[in-house]
Amino acid sequence: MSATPSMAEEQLAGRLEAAGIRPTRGRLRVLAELAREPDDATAQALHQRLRRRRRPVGLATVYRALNDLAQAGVVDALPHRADETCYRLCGEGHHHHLVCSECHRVVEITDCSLGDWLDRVASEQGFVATGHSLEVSGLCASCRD
Amino acid sequence: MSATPSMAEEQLAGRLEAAGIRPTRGRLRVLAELAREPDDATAQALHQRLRRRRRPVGLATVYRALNDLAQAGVVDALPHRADETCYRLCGEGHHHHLVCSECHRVVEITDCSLGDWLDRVASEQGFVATGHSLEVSGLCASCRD
DNA sequence: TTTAGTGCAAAAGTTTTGCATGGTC
DNA sequence: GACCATGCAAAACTTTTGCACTAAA
Repeated sequence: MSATPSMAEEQLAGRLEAAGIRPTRGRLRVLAELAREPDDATAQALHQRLRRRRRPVGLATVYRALNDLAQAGVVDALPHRADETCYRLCGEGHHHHLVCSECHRVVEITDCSLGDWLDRVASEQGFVATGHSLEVSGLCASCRD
Repeated sequence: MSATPSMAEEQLAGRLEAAGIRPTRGRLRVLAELAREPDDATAQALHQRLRRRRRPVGLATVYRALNDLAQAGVVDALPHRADETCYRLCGEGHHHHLVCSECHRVVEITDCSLGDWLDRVASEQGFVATGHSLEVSGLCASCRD
């Protein structure tokens, strides 16, 4: 199931409980704000938006919430910017991201067929592959002029 | 050609000239230090090591040099840590990294067969894929106990 | 001589931490 | 009451910038 802007609060709370972390006010606000964002957002941006929408959450709490949520797998931490971490509320299964380098729009790639190839390549180097992250950059339909 | 700890200074200078940037003292020192590192290193780490080895380079210069070198494609900027950027002197072609999550050892994967699949997946979303970065985590032979 | 690179210190920015307070089981 | 979460301010840390100085084409 993918995140939608209209995702009900209970669904968000359910996600938190399912992940084993308490659905507190701060975490719910951060998560709800992230659910309004179709793409990704930084901790700083979320903090400012919550402030403007009269649902303020302390900056430290935003960071703590995002760390907790990322650790629990409820949100993804995207490393595509070196200086600040971007977060996104994602579908639940294994997936990758296709990011428009112009407008920053993010689309999930859910059918990943890398497993076999990676196992083979890794074993050639004496490794056992335990995970991988793929980020594809490109141009979306509207930015490709 | 891949980087080796014993890579001669002239080779490093040659790389810089080939990339169209001047082989200055600071850049050469940074690059030489990176050549001694089989895996990856941060700007801060390189700065400290150069200091200890009596080839000091100002911290700002290290950052500037790494930015220039990454832009020119001489080194890779690896985003695998959110808070600080890691750099690595790499082979010249397109490749990916296989990183041991235990000892941090890095191996290059040079045969990337993702192109066709990515083109297809991207076009399904209306995107044109322009690039991608894949990082595989795993356990190397010696860390797999 | 004109341009580009360097060092130092200061500034900017993100993220973490300490601690007192408030909420929740 | 015990415990966890929160807010605020301070601290820590990485990275960038301004500026005077130096080296190089």
